[in-house]
Amino acid sequence: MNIGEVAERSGLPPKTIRYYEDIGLVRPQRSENGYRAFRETDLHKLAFLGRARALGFSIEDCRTLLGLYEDESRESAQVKAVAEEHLKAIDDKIAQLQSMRETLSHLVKSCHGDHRPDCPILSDLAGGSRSKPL
Amino acid sequence: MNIGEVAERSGLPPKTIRYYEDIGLVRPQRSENGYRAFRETDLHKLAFLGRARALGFSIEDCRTLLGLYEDESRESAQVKAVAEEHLKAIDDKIAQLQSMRETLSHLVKSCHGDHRPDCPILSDLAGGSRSKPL
DNA sequence: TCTTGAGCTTCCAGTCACTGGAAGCCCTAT
DNA sequence: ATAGGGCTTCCAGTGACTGGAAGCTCAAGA
Repeated sequence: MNIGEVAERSGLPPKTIRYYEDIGLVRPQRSENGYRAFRETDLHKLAFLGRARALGFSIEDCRTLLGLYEDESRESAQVKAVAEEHLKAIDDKIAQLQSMRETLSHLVKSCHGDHRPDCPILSDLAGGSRSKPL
Repeated sequence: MNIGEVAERSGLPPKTIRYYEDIGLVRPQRSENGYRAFRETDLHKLAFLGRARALGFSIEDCRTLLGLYEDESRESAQVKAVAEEHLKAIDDKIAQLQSMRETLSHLVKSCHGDHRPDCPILSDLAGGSRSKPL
């Protein structure tokens, strides 16, 4: 299989697949013409990576997960630990965004949004009650 | 004011302040010894930037907001438009993270996390929906 | 057979918003 | 005179790609 077919079947762009080879996540063989020659197992790995990335795992987490996947003596606790840590990071990120969202939506609601220059959004950014320009 | 004091009073690291000068967000004067000499207005701008960044606005949004802040003929609608667009981006991001969270938390719950190798998390990553219990 | 065009290759640079570190100048205190 | 801390610049690295240029390979059509 050439990279184009693998890209189509895995859903990953060719550039990304080459990048994954660069950083050692996949090691496709080479044809005599220099083209990458992917086997089914390579495709399988790339699809695995695509799904892990879609769940937000970092590349290093993906490397770990792939290693565990290929390690028949793994313990599921190892996998679960990686996933739980990532889940916590997601929760933290959601909380942070929701806090921003809260503040920002209040500000947006309080701005009349017309032709006049007065704007509580800018007043807030400028330092709370003070609303004079520099 | 030297950069150290500005850093302390604005809450931004000196490195970040220098970076903001590099990209033209602030233009402090210079003392004879080559040190940056910040005025109160520079500090005010930096505090503005710190708050805008804390709400998740991009640097380019910050530049726009700062421009509007200094433009006495601005219309609040312009500010509101920037804020609303950012709010929408935050909402999209939250939705994406919550979707990941949903999938991931199901997977984590379904994994025993013990010494055995069998793991529904890896099964899911390896084959999409094929090996999902329930 | 020649040409075209698609697909493949490598390498370099850019993204975003910093952050770390090195080398070296400036200022104050001891 | 020296030690320290603060300041300066410049270079490189982060994460995970992405775009683009220059050039090789291959299959098909005129």
